Amino acid sequence: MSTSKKRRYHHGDLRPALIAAARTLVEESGVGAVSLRETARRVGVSAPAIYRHFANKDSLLAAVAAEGFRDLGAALAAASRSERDPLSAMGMAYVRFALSRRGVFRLMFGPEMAKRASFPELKSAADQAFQWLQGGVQARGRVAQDSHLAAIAPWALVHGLAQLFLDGVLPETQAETITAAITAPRRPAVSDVKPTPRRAAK
Amino acid sequence: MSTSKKRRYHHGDLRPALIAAARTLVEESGVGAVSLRETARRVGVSAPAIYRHFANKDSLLAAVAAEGFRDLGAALAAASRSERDPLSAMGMAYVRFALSRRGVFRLMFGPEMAKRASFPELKSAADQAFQWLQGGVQARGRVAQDSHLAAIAPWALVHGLAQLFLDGVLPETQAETITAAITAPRRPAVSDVKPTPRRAAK
DNA sequence: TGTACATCAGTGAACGCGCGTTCACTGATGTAC
DNA sequence: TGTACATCAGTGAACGCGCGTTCACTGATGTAC
Repeated sequence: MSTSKKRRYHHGDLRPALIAAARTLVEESGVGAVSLRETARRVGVSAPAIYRHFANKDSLLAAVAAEGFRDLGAALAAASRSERDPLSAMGMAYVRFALSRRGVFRLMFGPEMAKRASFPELKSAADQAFQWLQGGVQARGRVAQDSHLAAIAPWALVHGLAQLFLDGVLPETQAETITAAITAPRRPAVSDVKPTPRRAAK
Repeated sequence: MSTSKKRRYHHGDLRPALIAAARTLVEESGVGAVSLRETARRVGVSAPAIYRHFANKDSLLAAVAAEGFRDLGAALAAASRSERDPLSAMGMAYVRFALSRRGVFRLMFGPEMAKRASFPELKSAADQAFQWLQGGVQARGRVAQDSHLAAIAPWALVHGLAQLFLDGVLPETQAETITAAITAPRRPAVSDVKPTPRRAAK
């Protein structure tokens, strides 16, 4: 109990606590709603304390985004071990991640992180996530000479789907059904979308 | 010359001038940088004057986004008259639009417009743009029973591409090449991406 | 085991800022007679 | 052609707000002897 409730002058685990609080804020009300003061408030610490652990607001946000990419990578990795068809499992995992972590997903790909390159931790987490997708493309068996290029189409496809659901342009209630149909192993030509396999709500 | 330089008490064309100024701000520095005060400043008018023409900030932004959707629709319409292959021409037009109107594109699909439904003008402009894509799918000749569903895959594909270029995840310098390869008429299976048809820079 | 002291992780007050929006107002416009 | 007046599109000042960041500081921790 020594590390629990009582307010201590030294928090002891402030950095991860700040990241968690910022993540929660992002999920609750979007990146725009994140402020250092509110983040600090939630952790029960003064705002300037943040500067012991982060250079500024951007670098706190970058840490949140990097965590997101690591989680996305992990979800894709898990899906890649699917026995059926890794690539479509990964597509589904991708869309699910976006919908269950809306704010973070937007942050990860949003303009705030446009200077992605200036946060190495962020850059490498993102690259790693993409590696898994590439692996999925190869697993599907038809390997092009340039597997990097070959992986772009499926990536763009699931990324676009995720965004359109997220934006409320496509109906989120049908996310699972539509994603399943579109990422199906025998990649349907535009025309021959098969009778959609029903999927009970989880 | 009666309507030109001299500062008049009645602007005479304030509404469109405000939309244009807001659009410029969005393009220059993103949605986050738009403020009513700065918008008014640029037009040479006091901030409260805006309230003669817009209920609040959100509805000004919605007007900018709606204009964006109309422009996107027009670009798709033009592409749909392409003789070669309307659908890939539209894909290219879509990506080009996103890259040449970065800020507005983000606004159009961003969380600010999540309540898309509450701005009818916005909603209908967006729907109209989608109609053109659907038309392109049909033009490609393989018409599914459900042409709405059939149009989702190509839409998601080009939307995803656009986003990934925009976000700096894919190299924007290769946007034209990659998009051309991926939207090619004989929709390539993941594997058989053909030697990319070179396209001279416009 | 006890003490001195350097280091580190916090604090509270303050900075200067720009924001969206409301208010009571004023100047310009156009219409009725 | 001229005047009275309603309507409309602007204005300037003010509201209350929360923000990121800096500053000089203090309390806790851990190490050397």
